Amino acid sequence: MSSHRYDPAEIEPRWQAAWEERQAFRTPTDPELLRKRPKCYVLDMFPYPSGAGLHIGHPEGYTATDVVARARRMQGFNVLHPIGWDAFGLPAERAAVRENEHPAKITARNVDNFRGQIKRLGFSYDWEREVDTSSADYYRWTQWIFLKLYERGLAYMAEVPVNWCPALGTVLANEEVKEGVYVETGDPVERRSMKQWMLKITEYAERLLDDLEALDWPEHVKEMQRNWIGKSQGAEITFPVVGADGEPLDGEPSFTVFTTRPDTLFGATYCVLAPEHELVAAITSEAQRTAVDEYVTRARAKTELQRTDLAKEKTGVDTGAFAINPANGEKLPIWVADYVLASYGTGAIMAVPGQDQRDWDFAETYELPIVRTVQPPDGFDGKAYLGDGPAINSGFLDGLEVEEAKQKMIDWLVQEEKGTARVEYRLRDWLFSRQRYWGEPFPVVHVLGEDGEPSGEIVPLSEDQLPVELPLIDAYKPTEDGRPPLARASDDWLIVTLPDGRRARRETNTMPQWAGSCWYYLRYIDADNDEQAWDPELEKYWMPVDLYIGGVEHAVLHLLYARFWHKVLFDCGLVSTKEPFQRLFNQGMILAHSYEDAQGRYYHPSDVEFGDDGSLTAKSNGEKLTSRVEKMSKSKLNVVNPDDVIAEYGADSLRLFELFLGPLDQQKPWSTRDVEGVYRFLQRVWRLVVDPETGELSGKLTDEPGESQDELWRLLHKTIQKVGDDIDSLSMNTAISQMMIFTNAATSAEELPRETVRIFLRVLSPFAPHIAEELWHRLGEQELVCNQHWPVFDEGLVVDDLINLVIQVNGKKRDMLEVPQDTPKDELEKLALGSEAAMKFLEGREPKKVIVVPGRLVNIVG
RNA sequence: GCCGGAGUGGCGGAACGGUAGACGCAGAGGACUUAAAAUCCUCCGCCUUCAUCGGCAUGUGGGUUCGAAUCCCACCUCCGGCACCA
Repeated sequence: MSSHRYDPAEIEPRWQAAWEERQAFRTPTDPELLRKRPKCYVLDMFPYPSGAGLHIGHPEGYTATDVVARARRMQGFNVLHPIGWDAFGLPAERAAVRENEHPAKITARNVDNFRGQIKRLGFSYDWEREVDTSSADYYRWTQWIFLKLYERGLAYMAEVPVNWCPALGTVLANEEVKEGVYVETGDPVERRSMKQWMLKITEYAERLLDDLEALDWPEHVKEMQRNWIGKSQGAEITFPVVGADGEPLDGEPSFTVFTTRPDTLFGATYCVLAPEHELVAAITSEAQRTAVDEYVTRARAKTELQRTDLAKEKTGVDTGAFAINPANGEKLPIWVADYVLASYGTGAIMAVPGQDQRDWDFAETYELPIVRTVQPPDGFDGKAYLGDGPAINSGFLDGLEVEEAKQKMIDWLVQEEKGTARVEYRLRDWLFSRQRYWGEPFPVVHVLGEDGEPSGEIVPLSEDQLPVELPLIDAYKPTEDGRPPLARASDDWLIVTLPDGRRARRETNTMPQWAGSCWYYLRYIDADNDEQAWDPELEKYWMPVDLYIGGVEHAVLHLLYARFWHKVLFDCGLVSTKEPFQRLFNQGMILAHSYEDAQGRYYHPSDVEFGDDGSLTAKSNGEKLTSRVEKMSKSKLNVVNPDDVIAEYGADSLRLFELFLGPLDQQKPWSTRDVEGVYRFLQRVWRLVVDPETGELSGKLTDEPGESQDELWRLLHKTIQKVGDDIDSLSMNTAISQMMIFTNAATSAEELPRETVRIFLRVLSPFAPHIAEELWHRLGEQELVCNQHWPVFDEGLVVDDLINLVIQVNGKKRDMLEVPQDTPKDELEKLALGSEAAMKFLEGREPKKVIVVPGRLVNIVG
């Protein structure tokens, strides 16, 4: 075997060292240079450094951003392309409990591992700007931002119903809970009332919704955020409560409902209060008291899961009290039912079975009256009718269409002072505290009273007291009496004396993991600044982020939280843009084949025998196997480690294959053996320059100008154009395919001008930077290829002189002629009509019509 | 149930309304080699044919158009999100 073949293991570490030594990817800081050139901020969603290390999905997005960053540098931009670590988080804390080691140590170990893996891929990050959300240098500023929120009244403590996860011993945000379980681990969550920190994200609901409009984000992500914010427009209507006798109750109680269909008020036949509604106890009649109490108690005991899952069958109890329908004065029974949520709207509804399927179901079960107030179309055989139509049975609304009727009813309610227009959001305030150790301590203290107990007064620390560092504690778990781990700290840390001499106790909750990632993109701008979180001038220069790539799993959580903080910072005058991330792109998940036998046991791919007939057998025990494409997971034995791929094929091949697999935004199955294809491509590129027998430059290389090989020269210019365009649209798979086409042509050329190769290596270098550097160097260049200018293509060379003219008869291809690209229309028509191969399909008929598309085809209709 | 997205060879996937299947994997045949690896060349949607010619093909059924994978309507399947939000 020749020793001069393409050997990534030898060249890749060498060039990675060279880049580092020459500081090739340092972000420019010279003010003159910043002023002179345009900027491009290319950002990856930074990883949580888990103990498992990088898997094959991580480098997909990282490679795409790296291609963009490298290309933009070559195109004359100042590029900011940083990386860091979302380093606070539960897994490290759990490992700490298990191994009784400080989570900082575990995290540092994991970060080292991640950094090593990432560096082996040759990404052009500016490592001087690495951030770590768990370092005090960083979280000092997270705490500082919290103080800004607090100053503006956007952070408050409240006794609220929270999602408590017993398995984790902490509360969770709404966004972290789905179908009654924690989305990350599947541990069940229950409702509890606890005093917790909340952030008033609801105050920003409207802006978070409106400002989505101008963002260059995938439509479905915007849609998910819109759904999450869940704006509904409607009305608030007040219903007075009366007893069974129709007389007002003591204190003349009333309640308010929220509805999106005020037009259906005449169709309200009963009302429902949520079991938690404060009025329930007060209005329940003596006769119904036992039943109602029992129902309320049972509803409270249900978990969220039970409430949502089991409640498909609607249940409820009559309170014995009545409400007066403000539209027509009718007496409506008031029920308690848990299909009405305390957490949405006012916790009370007017039930309109005629136009709401849930109310219809409930009315059927309990034999409550049903009145239609919108005329369904002829032939409508459903139950509740939700569509448009003229109002009926609705007094002064009769005949109006839904939209008009809504407006007229609202006008009427306002005039009568019985209600008002109202906008409601599904979005709730953000539950911002966790009972964990490994997170940012809150920069606030609770003042202690004479008795040594908290008086309820909260005092924020001043900026010069930051950071509040995490104390060392004896164990990273809650105290015996259920207080958060930080309550284990000694009084040295826990007890503070305020400037006025009063004593206070530190907050022992910590912030959720989302806190650090809410602003890391700002810290990268000025990562070493220990005077301020970032320099305002630099912020003005670099923001907003021009391209942000990450997984779609953050569509709501991280991206909504970060937008919220950014808007607060904007209102504080601390950032210059309304939105942080101008262009967002979600890479699709990379899936992998898993192999399973009839008993459901999984087998490692290396244990699978692939039969020629497509059969799959386990080598170890001969079991017949079936294959499925699934999310990579340890338990399915289908995780692919990038280190293994690099060891076999090199980082350049891994980078290329990550992108060649298919469109960046789609889910794709990984197949390590297919890496072979891009590896062969790189070997061909290698042989364009290096003679594998001797290690000398290839004998085909000439010093003739590129134009001397006309065909290849044109193909090169097309390649420059195509690759450039594809990088802009993130169509990396077709960019690579174009480079393969070029390489195949260059391989079969008799002579290869050096000029042509030099230009091609520049185009290749963002994708496969190591081999590009090596070959560039071997061609005698001293500079780094990654610092070269991106080549400019010649407009005149990307259009062929001769084109294949397709001749169709009745839309079917019948012949093809080679004609000059600029042949005039009437000439093309004449040529087509002269084609015997085509004309015979007319079978003697006269052409009725001839359509000529210059440069493409002629269609003869006959 | 509601809201998105997607259905193209054995596989991953290409295709401004204009030659469907680029590029790659797998497969078949051949060259080089003592042999293998590597490399190079040829073939590779289905049907028909010795071969051409041809016919059929982009989930299904309609429609618009000179021309539809692409646009419109209905349906089927898969994936994702939300889900008693009044």
